[in-house]
Amino acid sequence: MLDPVSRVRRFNRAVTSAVGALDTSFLGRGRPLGAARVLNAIGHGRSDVAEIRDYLALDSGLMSRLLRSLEDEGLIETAAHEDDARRRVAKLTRAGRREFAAYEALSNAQAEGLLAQHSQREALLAAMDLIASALTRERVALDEVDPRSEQARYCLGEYYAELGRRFSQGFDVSLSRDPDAKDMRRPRGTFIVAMSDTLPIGCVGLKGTDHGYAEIKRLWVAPAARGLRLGRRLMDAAEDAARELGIGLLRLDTNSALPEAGQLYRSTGWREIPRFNDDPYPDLFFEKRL
Amino acid sequence: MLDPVSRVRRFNRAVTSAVGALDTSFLGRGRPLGAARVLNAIGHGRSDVAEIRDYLALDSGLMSRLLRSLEDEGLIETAAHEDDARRRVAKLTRAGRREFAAYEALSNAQAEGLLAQHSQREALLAAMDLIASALTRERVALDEVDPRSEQARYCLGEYYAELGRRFSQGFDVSLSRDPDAKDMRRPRGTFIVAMSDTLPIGCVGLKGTDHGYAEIKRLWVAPAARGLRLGRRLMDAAEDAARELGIGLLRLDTNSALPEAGQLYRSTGWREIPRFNDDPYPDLFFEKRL
DNA sequence: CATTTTATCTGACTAAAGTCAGACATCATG
DNA sequence: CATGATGTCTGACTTTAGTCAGATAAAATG
Repeated sequence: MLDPVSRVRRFNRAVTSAVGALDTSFLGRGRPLGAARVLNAIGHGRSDVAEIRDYLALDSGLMSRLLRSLEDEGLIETAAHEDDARRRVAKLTRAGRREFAAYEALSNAQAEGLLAQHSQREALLAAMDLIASALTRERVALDEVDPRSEQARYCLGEYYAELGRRFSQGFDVSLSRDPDAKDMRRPRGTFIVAMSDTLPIGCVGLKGTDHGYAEIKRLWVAPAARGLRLGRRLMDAAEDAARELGIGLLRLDTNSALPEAGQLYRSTGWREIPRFNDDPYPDLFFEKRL
Repeated sequence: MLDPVSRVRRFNRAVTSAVGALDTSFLGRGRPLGAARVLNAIGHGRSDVAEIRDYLALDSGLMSRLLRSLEDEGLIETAAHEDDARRRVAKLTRAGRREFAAYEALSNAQAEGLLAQHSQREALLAAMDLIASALTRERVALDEVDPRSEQARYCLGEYYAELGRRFSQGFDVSLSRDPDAKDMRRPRGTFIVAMSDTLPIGCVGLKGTDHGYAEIKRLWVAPAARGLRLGRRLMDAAEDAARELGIGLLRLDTNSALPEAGQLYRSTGWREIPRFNDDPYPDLFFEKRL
C-alpha cells in the first residue's frame, strides 16, 4: 500500500472520476461530447480545421460531420482559409459564443469545486502545478518573447521573489544592475520563456553588451518544474540564440546561495573567472566560449 | 494565467491526456474498454456481480452481456452466490488471471512512466497523495481495525516519525507508555483508521483502562490529508465508539508542540485538566464527559 | 403458501464514435 | 500546364455503449 506505483495508481483513480464528472456535466448541455469538444476547441482560439482534427485526434470524416452538426445548430461558421482554399477555418457565431461561455462556466465551476475541497488551497494548487508540469514535460515550449511581455514580467517577478527568499540579506532589484529591455531583444540579445500549456514555468535572458561578449541573465525555473532539466534546456536555447546572433563569448554572474545554478554551469562547459562587474549581489562569475 | 481556476484547469488538461493514454493502452489488448474494466474489477477482488455493476455504474443488461463476452473468451467463470442463489459471483479462470496480469503490467508501466518524468520522485508522489486525498475526500472510509493490522502499524510508524520531527528532543516509543494492543480492541477499546481508497491517511485509538475512563491515543492525520477536517471526523468516530461501549468519560494527553491538536480538542468540548500520568512526552491533559 | 421484492438475463432498440473508400477542389512542383 | 499531393466532404459501414421492457428464478414477507 506504500509503494510508489500504488500511490500513482491511487492518484490515477481519484483523478479519473473527477475528470469523468466534468464530461458528465458537459453532456448536460444536450450535445454529444465529440461536438462539445470541437466547439470548445474553436472557442479556445483554434480556428484551423486541420489543427483541431490533429489536436482532438479525429478522423477527417468524423470531424467534418461534427462541424456540420455545429453549423446546423447555428453555433459556428466555416469559410475557406485566406491563403489556401483547401483548408477551412471555423469561428463561433454569436450563439456559439454564448454556448461556449456556458461550457466555460461549467469548467470553472468544476475547478472551483475541486479547490473548495481543501482548506489549504495554496498547497493543493502547488501540487497541481507540479504534476501538470511533470506530465506536460515534453510539451514545454520555449518561446522567444519581448522582455516587457506579460509572460516575461511574470517570470521576472517570481525570480525576484525567490532571490528575496534565498538571499539572507534579501534582494532589491533597484540595487542590482537591471538589464535594459532593448539589450534583450534581437538583434542585441533575446528573452526566452518556457511555457507549459498556458503557464510560464521558466525563463532566461541573453543580454547584448558592447564589450565583445553577451551575458546570460535571469535564469529561473518555477519550483513546480524543477527536476525536469528545464534549466539546461533554457541554457541550451540561449546559447543557440547567441550562436545565431554571431556571439562568440558568453559571461554570467551568480551567487553561491544558489548552488544548483553553479552546478549546472560547471557541468555544461562554463569555467569560473574573476569578478567582471560591480553588482553587489553575485559572488561567482563564469564564462563560456561558443 | 495565474489565477487559481486556470491553474486547476491546466492540471485537468494535463491529467486528462495522461489518463486517456492508459485507456488507449488497455484497448491494445483487443477488447473493448467496458469488458476490460469488468475483468479488472474482478481481478481486484470484486466478485459479486451486483457490486461490480454498482462500482462501474453499469446497466444490468449491459453488465450481463459483458460478463457473457468474458465468459466466451474463457477469462471468467460465474456461479450462484452461496447464500443467495439470485446473486452471481464471478471469478477469473487461469487464462483470466494471465490476462489480468497483463493489464496490471500496463497500469504499472504507465505509473512508472509517469514517475520517471520527474527527478524529484518524492515531491511528485507527495503532490499526488495530496490531490488524491482532496479528490476522494468524501469517500474516506473510517474502518475499525486490529491495532496490530498492517494499516494500523503503517499509521503508527508515520505517527512516531512525525513526533520525532516535531519534538525538539526527538521521540522514542520505548520511553512512552505504549498502549497494550488488547486495550485497543473491543470490548475494551478500539482502533480506527481512515482509508482513502487503499491508503491509510489517519488513525485514532480508543484505549480502555481500569480507572473509570478510556483514553484517546495516537490521533494522526497524514500530511497530504490535512485541511480536510479528518482529525475531527476521527475524534467523532472514536467518541461514538466509546458511547457504544458504555464509556462515560474520556481523557487524553498531548504536547504543546502540536498546537493544531490542542486547538481541535478545545473546540470540541474537551477541557484541560491536571497531569494524570507520568509519561515524559505530554505536557497538556484533557478530559471530556460523554 | 401466496405475494412481493430482488438479481439477473434476453431481446429489441438507439445514439455515439469511429473506419474506410472514393469524390472533389485546390495547391505545389517539375 | 499536366501530375501528384493535400484538405475536406459524403456515403456506407461497424463497433461500442447504453436504454428499456419483459422473462425468469430465487429470496423475503406477511
